[in-house]
Amino acid sequence: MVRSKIRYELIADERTRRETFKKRKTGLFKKLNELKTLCDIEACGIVINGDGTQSEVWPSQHAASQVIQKFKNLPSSSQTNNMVNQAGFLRQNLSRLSKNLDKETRKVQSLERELLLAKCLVEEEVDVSNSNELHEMLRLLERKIGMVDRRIADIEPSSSNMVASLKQTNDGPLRGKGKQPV
Amino acid sequence: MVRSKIRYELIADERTRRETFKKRKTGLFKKLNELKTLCDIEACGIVINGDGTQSEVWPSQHAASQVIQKFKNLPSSSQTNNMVNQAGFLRQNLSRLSKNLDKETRKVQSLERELLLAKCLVEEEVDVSNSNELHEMLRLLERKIGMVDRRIADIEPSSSNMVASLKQTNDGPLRGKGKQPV
DNA sequence: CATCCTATTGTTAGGGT
DNA sequence: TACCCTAACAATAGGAT
Repeated sequence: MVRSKIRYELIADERTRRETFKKRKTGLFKKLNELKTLCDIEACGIVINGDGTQSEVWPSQHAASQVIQKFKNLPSSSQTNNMVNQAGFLRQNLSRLSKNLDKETRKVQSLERELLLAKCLVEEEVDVSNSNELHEMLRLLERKIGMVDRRIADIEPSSSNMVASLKQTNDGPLRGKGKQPV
Repeated sequence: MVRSKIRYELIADERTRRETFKKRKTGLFKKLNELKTLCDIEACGIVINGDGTQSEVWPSQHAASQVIQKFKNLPSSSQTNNMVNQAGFLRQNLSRLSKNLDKETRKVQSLERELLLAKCLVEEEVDVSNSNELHEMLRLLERKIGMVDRRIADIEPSSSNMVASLKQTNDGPLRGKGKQPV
């Protein structure tokens, strides 16, 4: 097997860890170098491992010191306004994850609703206690009715409107994604 | 079109440059973060653009200062031994490129030889002035004869060795990569 | 200007030498 | 130990919204 996904945690095996460190350190400095050239910026990076045997500074200790000094000399407003500290980085990450979670949650809810609706149509005695959920299911049902109606209209224009008598709030294009109507 | 390769040089368009800077800065800090976790090291990074409006330090200015101090306090031997300054980085890069160039050059030479040999077989009056080159072509020819011989042997074991009478130095497996023999 | 999308390029984990 | 190799994974350029 080649290249599995690795977990975001300390690499247990020391050999592997050292190898990974070396590879990724190289990759990191390469990216620093590219960033500098592509975007015409000054930058430096320092990494220190436990015993200092693999520690490195880029592009050089002296240059790094100068960059640091320069950063310190920036007006404090631009420092504090644009600074990414680790907390900020993690927060940013968290926000992204939470957004994705929301999206996925919405997908799941929608699927659950669809499933529940299907159950209602084949079984008896399915009870939906949450009234809000009931409302959502109703809307889903209306959309489906609308779709069916439009299908009928496509086939036989004269006999439209026969089915969709509940409401006509649904106006989106709803380009059929080939999903089977219930 | 989506995503072309970009040249390793200053991005001319300012808009694009700023976008790229932002994207890559994020990617860079992400990698720093991963390196820290995966390999249990201390690290910091600082980037400064011209007007300071997009400057950032990771993981925080204070932490960065500490990392820098720590690096300065390392025994000077491990500093100088392991330090990657920009020159070193470029030299490393150059060595890699030169190695790749060698490889490609060898490929090209081999293809040229193959072409020349093919020419010899269909045209007359192809003159090869370089005697070393001639020698290489002879070896190539021998290998090809060997291949043909082996093919014949595969088909009709009794009549092998008929053709390959020059030499039998060629012993490599030469797993057929489906290339057409001349 | 920020965010999403995705084809494409770039990085690298695991093996091998 | 320090490289090389390559499929699998990750970053991202350019476009759309």
